[in-house]
Amino acid sequence: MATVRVVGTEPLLPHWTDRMGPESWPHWGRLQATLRANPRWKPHQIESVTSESLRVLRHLRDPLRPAPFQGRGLVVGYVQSGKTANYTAVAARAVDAGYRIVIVLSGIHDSLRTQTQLRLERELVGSQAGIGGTDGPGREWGLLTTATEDFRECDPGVLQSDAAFLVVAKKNVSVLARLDRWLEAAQPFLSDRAVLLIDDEADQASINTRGNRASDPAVCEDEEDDGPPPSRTNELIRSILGRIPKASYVAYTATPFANLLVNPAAADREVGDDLFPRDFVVQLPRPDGYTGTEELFGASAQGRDVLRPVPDDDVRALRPARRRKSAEVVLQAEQGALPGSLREAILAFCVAGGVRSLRPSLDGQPHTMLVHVSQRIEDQERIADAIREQVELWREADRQGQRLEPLFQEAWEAFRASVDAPADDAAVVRASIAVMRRLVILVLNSVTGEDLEYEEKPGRHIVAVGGNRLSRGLTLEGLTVSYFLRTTAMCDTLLQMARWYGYRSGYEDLIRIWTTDGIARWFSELALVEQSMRDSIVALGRAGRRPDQMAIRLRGHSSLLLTARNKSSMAVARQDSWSGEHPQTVLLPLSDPGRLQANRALADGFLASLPAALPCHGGLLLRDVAPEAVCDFLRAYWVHEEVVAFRSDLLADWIAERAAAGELTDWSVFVASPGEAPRQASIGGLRVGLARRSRVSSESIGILTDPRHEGVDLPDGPDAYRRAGGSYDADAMRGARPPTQGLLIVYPLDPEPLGVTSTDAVIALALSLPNTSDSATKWIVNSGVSDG
DNA sequence: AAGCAGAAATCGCGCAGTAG
DNA sequence: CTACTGCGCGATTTCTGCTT
Repeated sequence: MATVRVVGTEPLLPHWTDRMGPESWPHWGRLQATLRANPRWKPHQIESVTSESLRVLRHLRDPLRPAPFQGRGLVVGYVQSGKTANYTAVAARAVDAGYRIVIVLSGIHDSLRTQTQLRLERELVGSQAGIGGTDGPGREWGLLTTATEDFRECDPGVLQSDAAFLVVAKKNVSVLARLDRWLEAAQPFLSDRAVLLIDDEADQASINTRGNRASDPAVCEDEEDDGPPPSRTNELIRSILGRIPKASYVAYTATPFANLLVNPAAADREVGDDLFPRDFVVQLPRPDGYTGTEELFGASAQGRDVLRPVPDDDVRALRPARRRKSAEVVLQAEQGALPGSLREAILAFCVAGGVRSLRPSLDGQPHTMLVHVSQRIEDQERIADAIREQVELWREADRQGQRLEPLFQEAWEAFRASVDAPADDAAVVRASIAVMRRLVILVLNSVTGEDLEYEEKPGRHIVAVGGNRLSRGLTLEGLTVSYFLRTTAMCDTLLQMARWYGYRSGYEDLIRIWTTDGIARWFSELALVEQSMRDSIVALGRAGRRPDQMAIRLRGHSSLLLTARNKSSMAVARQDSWSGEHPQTVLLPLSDPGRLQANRALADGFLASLPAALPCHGGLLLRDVAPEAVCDFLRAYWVHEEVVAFRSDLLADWIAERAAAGELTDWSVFVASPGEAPRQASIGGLRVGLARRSRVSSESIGILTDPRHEGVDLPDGPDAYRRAGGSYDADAMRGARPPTQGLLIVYPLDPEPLGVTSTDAVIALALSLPNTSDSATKWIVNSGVSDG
């Protein structure tokens, strides 16, 4: 088992960045001025970039120290949350501080590299390009790549110049190999020149998916114990870093799971240490206007049904199970009949387009629907043809003067729940039909090579049918409706989830996702685990600890994500601390009346045994509960069989262990009871209102907890922990929680929106847990890659 | 049932051929 | 001589089918 006990933390030293005075940031000052001149940058955003880039810089090593160093770090952002802005600022500050070469690895696609190059030339380099002239403050820049050309070898002698050098390279084997050779040739000039290597999209291609050659060649002369070499891209990055005496490597990503599960001890004979971020992990703040789990599935979604089910029959119709044997038969049988759910989704897309066109801020902006059913090109063509046929049918009817209004009226009625209607129904329906007339259907894959052309042809309503090219490379602008049927790979689901998030200002209420029950079921749990991981990175930063000294909580991912990603080579040991977390039941045994009734009866007995209840904050608070009572309750509670985020037996064991150590000894139980609830129930002699949560799949709900409830037992109540905007900051509440004090929140849910008839209240649970002393003692390790 | 090998999909590089 | 284009190849990842 990989359990490590930390004996102590290093004392905080004064930071080397303290030597930087306000006058010593010429490059950063210029970049900041550029941002201020751009009206798209609001003052508080510039403020955020300023402080966050300094925060990252402080984690880098001092470039002026003579001793060699190899820094490794990770910066975690949200999708489209200004990661590029952050590393541009970090690069500017790093050059000011004395770094001499900045290498940016910008993903694996050429289009992204060009984009990044242009942006860095504009913002970072400005007018100081070219080696020579010494005008202006600070150093000028030497560019080793251009917008049209990736890195090519040149005379390493240019490094003798006093300029700062910029390389924007793609993570491609031949490009990186050239860079590697060039750095080898440049060896004599590198000894005193510190290099900052920024690895954008670090979860792609940079991860070692193969192995490491044993560190001591003498031990294994024969090929037996010698592992396979690392995957090529990973090997080259490590080789490049190895050639640089003073190197800081910073990985940027929005989905850092694989990066954090790299074995910190992994090393290879030829290219040395793997890329585990052993020095720091930084979580960038969540940008405002960002649409995430809470907005789409939590309390602020206000009963909108974002996830729509796709029946199994439709899945079968769209994905022929057999390829070789009966491909022709399937083609014959499937004459253009569009499954009902896909038809519905396209109508919904037209309606969403209609609503958008009636909102002045969105009219004329690009609008996209994503259809991802199969990665096989022929399937994509077939589905696109079927969609075209259906749309053509509507258009023909339209031309012949048939009334399409009832059809679109129906679609609008199914869509309109808690959508801010911009006009009366008839106008929305008319606008929707107008969108249908202009619908563009594109197939995006390597064969068709079609492009979305947002720049050239603005204001289109695009139905994009595609495979991998859609789920990875391309940015979909104005994405509202998705039709997504990838049933197997969970990490794809997570990547996909990331595309529904991001800036959706002005139309976050129009987002709808058609998907299978299977995907929807895992969806909210994945979202919780992701949030838990971000929380723990923030906690790690606050505690001033290094990544390998503290648990990065990835419970659940081990089974959900990584097994799917690389089954054989990544075995993961689990850690068992819930310190500072807020586990909750989002997957409920809704199809098992026996369990629901047992939980109902259990809650009855439990609450009746507790001391008097005090009404407050939208519920009833029961104080002074013994930890044993909570443990017994949790052990007797029936969870859904497939649950990973709320394992009640493990939680009970952990609480008992903490209680024995003098923590988590003082419990409160809070029963949520919204005053405005349409229905009530009597549980344990308490009259409570039933909270309403909608289903996202047959057995799971979106987000259970109301952030406000996590602070009901704190001295000042939840109202002391509100953000500027008025929302409740549940993280702050958990942070303020004394280590002795735990909170169990019982949510009696209204069975009606859950489609349950076997009981009068579905009992769901959540816990709010303080930071406990064991949070640093156990950690996850990926033990598969090198020390097998 | 689990694990492994091979196929398929996708994308970019590099080379060779061709047109101007 | 230079620029464009088509084609083959390698890298990476996921899915499928076969074997044990």
